[in-house]
Amino acid sequence: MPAKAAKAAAPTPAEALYFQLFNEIGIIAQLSGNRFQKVLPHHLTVAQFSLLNHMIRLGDGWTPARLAAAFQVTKGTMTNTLQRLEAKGFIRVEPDADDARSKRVFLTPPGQSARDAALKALTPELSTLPEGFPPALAAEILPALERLRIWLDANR
Amino acid sequence: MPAKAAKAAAPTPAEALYFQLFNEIGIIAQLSGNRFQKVLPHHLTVAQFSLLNHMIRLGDGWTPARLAAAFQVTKGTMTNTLQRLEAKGFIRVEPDADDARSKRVFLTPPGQSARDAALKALTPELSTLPEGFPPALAAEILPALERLRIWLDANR
DNA sequence: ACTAAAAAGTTTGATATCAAACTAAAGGAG
DNA sequence: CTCCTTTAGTTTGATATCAAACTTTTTAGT
Repeated sequence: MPAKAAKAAAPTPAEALYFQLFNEIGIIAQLSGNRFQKVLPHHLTVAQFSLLNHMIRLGDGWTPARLAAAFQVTKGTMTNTLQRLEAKGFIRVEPDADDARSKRVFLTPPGQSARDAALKALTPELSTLPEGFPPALAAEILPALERLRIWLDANR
Repeated sequence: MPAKAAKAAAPTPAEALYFQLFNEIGIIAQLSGNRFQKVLPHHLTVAQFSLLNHMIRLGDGWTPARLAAAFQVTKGTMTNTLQRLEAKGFIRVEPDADDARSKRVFLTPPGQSARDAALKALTPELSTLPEGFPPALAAEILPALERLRIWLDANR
């Protein structure tokens, strides 16, 4: 009986590496998400803040479907997020004149203020980060993460 | 009136970098988590699989509190995860002889088989990854991610 | 022009997670 | 000893998310 035959399933080194990678990423996402959540004003969730931020950076007038694709969530999740933001008065959702199936999402002035306030609330959370994790290191690994995200997005 | 004064709040370059970093990490966690979820057998969640895997790699007999700390989830979440795994027969939870408040968590033989099966189900999911994202790149950024995770964990 | 297929958005039901309150046991200060 | 504080685990209520089913509208193929 070969010595290795009795051993339980063990991943190859490359697989183990990937598992470790996704594990670290999962934990970081959890920790940072919780952390941001706690300081956000107006009962904003991270997803809601990201959406407001997205509209500031890339402009508004997007359809919910396109937003769902951009954030990698289901359409149902995006419906929920948009309804919450609209209830808070931070966005405006209008029917699309050209396509009766579609809608268009716009940022309101209160939404802009809320985004600014959220940003201000978030930055203290990052103030001590450079000590343990310098910006240069962030810049160094960011391209690789983008590459991974893009691959995961494309090969779904 | 200075040209910049009217502009809405803009993060510093370093802050923007960090935001981008956490954003990428969040999306990758979401994509990879969903993906793994879909192929896991026995209705295992990623959290449940991670727990089984943890016990294989680092040994069992841990307390729920220590497991919750290791996975960065609340005690309530760990209670739920353990109850699901116990209901499936994959773990055994015993009272701690030395401390009546505590419990100890052990892996059962069916739990080991389930972990092996889950691992086998997961690896095909990684088979095409090296094309777009070589293992060497994973190895390159892993130390930085560990460092970030450790910092977030410590400065909570 | 008609019909089938695809796309946009909503709804429904399930579940994982969190925060906070709660119970019970252990430890420590005096 | 006694009381106060800390720790372990559970429970409760809220919410974000997913998958899948459904409605309406558009697009495409014949």
